[in-house]
Amino acid sequence: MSKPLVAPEAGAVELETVDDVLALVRARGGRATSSRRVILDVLFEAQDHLTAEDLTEAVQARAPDVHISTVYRNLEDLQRLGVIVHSHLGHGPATYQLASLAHAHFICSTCGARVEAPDEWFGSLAQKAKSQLGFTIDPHHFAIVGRCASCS
Amino acid sequence: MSKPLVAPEAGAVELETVDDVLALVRARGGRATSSRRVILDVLFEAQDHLTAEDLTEAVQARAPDVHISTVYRNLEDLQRLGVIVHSHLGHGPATYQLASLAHAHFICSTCGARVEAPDEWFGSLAQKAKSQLGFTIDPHHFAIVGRCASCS
DNA sequence: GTGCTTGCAAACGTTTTGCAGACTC
DNA sequence: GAGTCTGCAAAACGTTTGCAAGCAC
Repeated sequence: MSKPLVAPEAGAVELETVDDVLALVRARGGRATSSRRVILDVLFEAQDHLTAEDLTEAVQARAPDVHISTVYRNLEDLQRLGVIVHSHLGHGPATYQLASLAHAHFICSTCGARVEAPDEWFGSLAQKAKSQLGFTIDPHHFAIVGRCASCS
Repeated sequence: MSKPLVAPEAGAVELETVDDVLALVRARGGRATSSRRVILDVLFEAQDHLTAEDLTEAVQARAPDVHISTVYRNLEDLQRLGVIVHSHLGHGPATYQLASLAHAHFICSTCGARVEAPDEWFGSLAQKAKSQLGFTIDPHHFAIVGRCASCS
């Protein structure tokens, strides 16, 4: 795993299974509900980013009564625990994924193509921001917009 | 003026006054309406980024009947002409400004502080994106999130 | 039993759209 | 006069919130 540009949130480490997360939830006074478990199952299984709606759809395939507002509330809680992060890849809805899988993105403003951007490419920018502004960047949150090869 | 990382849209050059823009609008088959003129007046006078709501408020101080939907429609048209750009600096509304004044931003996820980011700092990232992915970045559109000096 | 969590419905903030009338050229 | 643009109202979109019932501990 590459060295993170930003230190992970306390609690983000060593959460490799749904049960690990539920244990953390309980340690913080939360409950291990079945909705929570299904939402986590889907998040752990997904290899791609999921919007709240994608996630709700996948969750409802297994537990039809889980409402999208429950999904949003869980996503917020899980972010607060440092388990997941959300990012904005374009003008649509936010996308969510496990914090350990977070990475930066380029998106083409013409065709919408998304490309993963290696964290190392941000080293020089991160260093300048740090030394000259004291600013620690997290390049994952918003995508970098531009024009892809075929749209240039 | 610094060398842009991205070539300006056709038509974005040499538009230094409201009348220049209105001439361009007319050249493209559009009309030089009074709403359009007031909206442009405000955009040219503003030194900061403006949200659609800010802009509407400023416009209505001079022309009270201009509706926010007219503002949005004009903002869209002016973007299509390359006169202005919008950017997303956080989770709130988009902000608009003249294309010639566009720049990148760092915003602190804790306190919301905004700092302007010099385009040169993106040189190495732009180069890697270009040489390895053929991707031409425009670092202005989405802010780079992080933690400012006092919130670190 | 306490109190966290849920489903539902309704609100929210931002942006877009349909329409009939008004204006620019 | 042709066709663009406007004001208004309403809808769309993603997300959040209030509430009363339900569940985990």
